[in-house]
Amino acid sequence: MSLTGKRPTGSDRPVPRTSGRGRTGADRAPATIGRVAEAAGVSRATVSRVMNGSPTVAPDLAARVRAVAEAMDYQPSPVARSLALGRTSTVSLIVPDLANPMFQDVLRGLSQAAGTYGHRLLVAESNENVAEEAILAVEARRRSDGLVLASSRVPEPELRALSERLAPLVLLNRELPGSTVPSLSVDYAAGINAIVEHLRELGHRRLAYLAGPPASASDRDRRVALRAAWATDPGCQLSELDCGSTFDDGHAAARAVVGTGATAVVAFNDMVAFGAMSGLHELGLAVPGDISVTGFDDIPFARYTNPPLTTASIPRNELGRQAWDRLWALLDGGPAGHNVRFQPRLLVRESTGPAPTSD
Amino acid sequence: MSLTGKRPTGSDRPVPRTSGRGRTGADRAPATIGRVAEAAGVSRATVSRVMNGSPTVAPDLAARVRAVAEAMDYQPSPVARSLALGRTSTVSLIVPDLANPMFQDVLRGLSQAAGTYGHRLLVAESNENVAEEAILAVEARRRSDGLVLASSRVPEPELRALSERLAPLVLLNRELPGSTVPSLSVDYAAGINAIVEHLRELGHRRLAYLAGPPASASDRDRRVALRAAWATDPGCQLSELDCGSTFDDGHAAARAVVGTGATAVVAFNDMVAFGAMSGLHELGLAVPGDISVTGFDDIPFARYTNPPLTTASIPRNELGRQAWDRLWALLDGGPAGHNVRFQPRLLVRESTGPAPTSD
DNA sequence: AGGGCACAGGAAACCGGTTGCCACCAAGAT
DNA sequence: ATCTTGGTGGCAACCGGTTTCCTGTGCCCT
Repeated sequence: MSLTGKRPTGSDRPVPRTSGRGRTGADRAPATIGRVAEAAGVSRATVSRVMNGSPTVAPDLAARVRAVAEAMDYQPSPVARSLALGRTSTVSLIVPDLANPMFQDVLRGLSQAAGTYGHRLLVAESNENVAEEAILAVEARRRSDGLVLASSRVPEPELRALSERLAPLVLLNRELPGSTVPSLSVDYAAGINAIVEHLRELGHRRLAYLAGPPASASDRDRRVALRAAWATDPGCQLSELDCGSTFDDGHAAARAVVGTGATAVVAFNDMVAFGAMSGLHELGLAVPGDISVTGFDDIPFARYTNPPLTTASIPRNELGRQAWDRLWALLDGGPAGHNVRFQPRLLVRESTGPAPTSD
Repeated sequence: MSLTGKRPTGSDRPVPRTSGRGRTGADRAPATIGRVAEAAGVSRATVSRVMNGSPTVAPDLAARVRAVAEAMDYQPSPVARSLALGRTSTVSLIVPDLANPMFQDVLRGLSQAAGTYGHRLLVAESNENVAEEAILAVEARRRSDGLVLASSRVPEPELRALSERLAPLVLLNRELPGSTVPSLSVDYAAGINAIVEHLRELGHRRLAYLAGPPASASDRDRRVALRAAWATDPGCQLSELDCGSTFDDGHAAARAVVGTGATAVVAFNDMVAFGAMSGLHELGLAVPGDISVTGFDDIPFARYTNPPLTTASIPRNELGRQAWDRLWALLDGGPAGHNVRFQPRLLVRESTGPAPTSD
């Protein structure tokens, strides 16, 4: 036979790259629109129309094509579609820190909302790194149709410049005054005010604030609100203690708290509050008998601690959901609606009580 | 001029769709390789080569092209690249429930590991829905280069069939015997054994198990191990109580636990253990004085409860990291290495103590 | 001076879809 | 019997990149 000898290194022509070992059943590499069209004896255009449910294809032809597609278990390539359509059906979320319960819940809310609209979610973590965050945002945005940027650490002028390239964009926990970028944030000041009022009603006059990380914008909000609210009353004393955002930070600050003589502690967040409670307990102080403690966030555990924590609750999930709503509106070409500042809800539990009667 | 009148509805030809309002500076729509090539007076091929650092371009030309690209702030379209290269630099993660701390940590570990290798992460939640999970997995996989499937609820035969289409695939907390799919899982049996041994040393003889969700494979593992370990000792009694996976489930089961007369409670996970502790406390029982309680998972809060929880710790983050390692090996064409079963580490804290001396 | 060679860079095919435009066909109208 | 009309479905351009192949150039060597 002339078959032998005519093949130096097996370099035949077409070889539709079936990726090595022929497996049982359908070929390895996913079927393409071209192969389906060929198998069904129609043009690629027709297959495309059928797959997209275009009504301009005769019903019987459509059925046949569908049958062939089914048999080859063909699914249009999302990547190719994305290129052709100029849209990816994907949105991105960028957060500073995936370990933070706040962002975990935002992620969940966003993912679920996007999912019900047939969109996928790309997630990236900036690790609190400003330079990386900007790069990441641009990159992620180009892989998707829109972007949710949570608690961005990017300085305002830069963010303003960036916002054009990132649109459709929704900001979380960060505002950009005078811009059209929709922004969802938490009214930390309002939360602090509610806490302060609660504490004041309980008779507290000497307060200690366990501050969060220096770069945190939301910590700044809290401080400002705290000073403003507490300063209205001249008989009051406020001590600000550098602390942090973790349990251990709060724990370590307990001694300093005692040193201030405060009768109530306002912690940056729930974790810090737990740490503080734990530390105070070890120092022999009773909460709330000797000293009251408040948190912020209402993380899931806040109701299960001993004593349950008085805190300001913020609807983290809802933040994610609404971010999607805004983004969806933007993707639809419409306006995104006005900015929203979520009002924290004060949850009075058992970590706060009347100020001890001064001796 | 013959220019007028020859334009019925403004239908000129090219119209490079600059998307309406001309903004200041660079044009709205991102620059394309074609426009850069044109501006630089070279072919698209050359621009492509420059952007990819090909050494076959003369240095001065490369510099010029780079300058032009910079000026137009051109970035190659990831979508187009994905199509051309047949790879997306993205991997997907599918989890049953984003609210579960376990998966949150896996997500984080995976995201960080993938990030350092220049890959992005697509996340989807199956909501514990088997049918949806399969669809989601296929869809997600086609948008990315590989897939991590966590605690899949898909029945074995179906999963086996699916695994071909999903490769490169890494399974988390789920094994597929006899398959080549790498699998990372937790040796729940070993964890249970450690707990049992600890309890036995403390003199406990009557045990109550607060079982997890019925569909959970890891719950099955625990039950089996528990029966095996406890049955070796004829003087021991084991009561299995249907419960669930949440704090409230555990809380609700407290009364039933008391009914069994058990001196120690093995809870499905930490949350259930917390709930049980809380419920037992309300019923007037002291932990561990009257009854010991153990958890499973070592969620961050386990060390902060009152009393701190004795539990079996599993390296959730590490699971994510290693999932990436396996996936990366697979993407590289190599073998993924053998399956791993992580050994939980028993953390003895203060929720367990000697069995009360029987009356 | 001419042949050979290395190399830089352009033309065009390709990735896998979508879609505007047009040709073709059958049926209804005149 | 011819023109019109409407519905079907193919052709080919396009999305924005990458890569193979090939050509043209300049240099070196004899």
